[in-house]
Amino acid sequence: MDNFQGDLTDVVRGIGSGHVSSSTGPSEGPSPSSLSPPPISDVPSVASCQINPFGDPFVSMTDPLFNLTANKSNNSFEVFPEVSEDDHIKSKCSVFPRIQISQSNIIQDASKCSSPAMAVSSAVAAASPWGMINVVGTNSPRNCSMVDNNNNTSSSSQIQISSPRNLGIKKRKGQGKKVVCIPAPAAINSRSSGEVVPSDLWAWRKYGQKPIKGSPYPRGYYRCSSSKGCPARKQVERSRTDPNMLVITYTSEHNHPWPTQRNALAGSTRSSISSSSNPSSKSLTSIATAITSSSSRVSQNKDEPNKSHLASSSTPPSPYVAATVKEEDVEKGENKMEFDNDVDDTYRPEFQHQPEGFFADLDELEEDSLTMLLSQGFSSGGGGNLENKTTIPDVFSDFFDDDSSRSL
DNA sequence: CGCGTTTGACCTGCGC
DNA sequence: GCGCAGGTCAAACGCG
Repeated sequence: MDNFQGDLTDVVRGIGSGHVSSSTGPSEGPSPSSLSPPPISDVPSVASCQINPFGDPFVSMTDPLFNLTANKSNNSFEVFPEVSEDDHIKSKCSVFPRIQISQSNIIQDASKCSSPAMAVSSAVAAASPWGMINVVGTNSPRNCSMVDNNNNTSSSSQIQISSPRNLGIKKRKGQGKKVVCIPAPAAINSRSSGEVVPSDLWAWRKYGQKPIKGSPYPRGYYRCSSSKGCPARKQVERSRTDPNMLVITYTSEHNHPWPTQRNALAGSTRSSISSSSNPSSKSLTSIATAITSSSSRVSQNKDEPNKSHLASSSTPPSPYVAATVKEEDVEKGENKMEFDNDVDDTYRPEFQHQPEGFFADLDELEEDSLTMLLSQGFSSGGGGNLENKTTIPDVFSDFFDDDSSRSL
């Protein structure tokens, strides 16, 4: 129906396939050539766009808690926390008022660097309770172009998660929204009819799509399918002013724990990983789905029975990377969680920390998931030893398995 | 068979 | 109160 539908899906596809049309990306539009993404190796900028030498979008899933610097020369990561204090004030509701993720050569202009990983990660970040996640492309030749609430683009390496209030999106009573602006990965395959479904660890099911007045792009409506009755919803649309940007609006909170094992995946699996054996030819939408609900990828053991070390933990991967997330409701008092904002650069995640009521609180939950991921992925690398360069965390290896093998 | 997507219709909120 | 636009529902359909 809407020709633009494909845009979002394309993004996802790009993400799922781990193929990135490189820095030429979106600006070139969905060219036929994009249908056949070049091997990662043929795309010089890929590395910079997706930290992901493995061809897997999740590789980029850095943890918001850390500054994850990808050293593409040796595939190592430098992990270190970095929290800007000045942002603490901006977001009090977050456990991590602001988290800066520094990624050398990872993030580039969204319009040029269609970094699916970034999009995914960003989305995830948005869904997280973290007040802000700031991505700093230290060596990025081009800064990411972000769109604020008013669709004003700004050249900054920081991804701005804008305030829902300014988004012009109708807001229902009492509904707090989190708006995330992320760079939309280039349309790898322009044929598509799906939408971008940035990952945020949950399983989402699309329940509607509407053309938005004033915007050539439709808005997709998703609801959490991880659990029946979960009020969590999200809207995904492209920025009308900058098609390269995706605006994701999260509404309501999940009322359930992370999707665990299979039940969590209800729905998001259909296509995903199993079909990822050949992402370029199979439904990438499913991949997108997998990404969307990164959890699905984790928990879908049935799809990856042999790669369940993550799944077994029932901890969703942390595809967090870059995005500045602002919790809009802070000023309203909604979600006002009085976290200790004294998050400083000495912050260290408690890798082993797992509250009894593991899923008692979403925020807690996300935090934990992150923690868990870290515990799995980085523990071997020294865990809290952020100065140690770690090779690709084991936690990622699972992700890489599929896509990486293909991409590399 | 189960689950996700698509899509037209209907509902609701907001501005005039 | 009316109209518009956004948001949601639900049937039909496709895929694995």
